[in-house]
Amino acid sequence: MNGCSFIVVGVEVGMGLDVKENDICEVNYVHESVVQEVRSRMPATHEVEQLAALFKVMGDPTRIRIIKALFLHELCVCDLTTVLGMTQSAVSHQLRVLRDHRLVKFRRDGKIVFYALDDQHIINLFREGLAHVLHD
Amino acid sequence: MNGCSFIVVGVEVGMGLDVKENDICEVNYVHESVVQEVRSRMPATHEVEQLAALFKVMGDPTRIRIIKALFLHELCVCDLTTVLGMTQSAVSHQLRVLRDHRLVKFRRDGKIVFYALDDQHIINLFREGLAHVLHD
DNA sequence: ACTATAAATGAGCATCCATTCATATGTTTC
DNA sequence: GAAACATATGAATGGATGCTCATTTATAGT
Repeated sequence: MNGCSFIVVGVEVGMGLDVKENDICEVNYVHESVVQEVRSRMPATHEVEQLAALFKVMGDPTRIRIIKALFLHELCVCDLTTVLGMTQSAVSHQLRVLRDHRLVKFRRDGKIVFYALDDQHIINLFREGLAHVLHD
Repeated sequence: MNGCSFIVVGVEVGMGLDVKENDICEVNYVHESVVQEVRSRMPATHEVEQLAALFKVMGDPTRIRIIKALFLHELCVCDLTTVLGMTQSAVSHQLRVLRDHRLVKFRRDGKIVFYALDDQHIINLFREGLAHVLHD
């Protein structure tokens, strides 16, 4: 299947004898020092999970639109429903996801619940995301 | 079901008569001027789609780890397989997703294919994402 | 207390997605 | 050109996910 053989990078020649615990793909020869370096600097599992979870939340058109709308103005669920042209249930479900990940906050005023963005970082994420998408 | 009634915001009193095309949730009274303002500033559909697609790509732990690894060093598929402890097939499939969205680029050197990040924005996204996840 | 309304929630369903398994493609060496 | 190897890819599958429908909760007004 694989096993990249004897690739020389700098002073390194593969002599894979210590890749026992990880030879899932039957790798025998890898760029050892680079791999070890990278491996040692990889983030902790739960940090990766949290980061992926955040991006996953933002990885849906409906939620993107909600975020954008709330970036423009604080809105109640009813307003959001109108702006998005979706059912109130669908909007509420997505608001819950956004709330659970602390992307939005809300305040209650009588029967009405107003939502707003909870984090400046989200706006920066938006900006950077657009920068990638638009030109580049 | 719903229909937020006569909420006064600034000078506005709901008199919903022009909400015909969008009364999916039977909304009769909304914060009209705010809603119209927000609506007029909502991004185009395809921009929303693209943005969501980008975040969706980054919304997976495996791809996050690949991006992080490539941020640390250019790596061949075999190295990535070792670093991640996954099958070569799984890694290749995810690399394809990342390639398709122009998050990574690659160069061929003989049998080996080296991958690297293709976009500075991705690193910024990472930073901002972490900022949200960590403290806040 | 009773009714009406704004929002939240649970179940069900159709779709999407990450991995696995098997196989194909492209490159080097002999 | 045949064998070996690095990578890519197609099909299949189990699990996640977004919406709908029905219902519930919370609040206000009478």
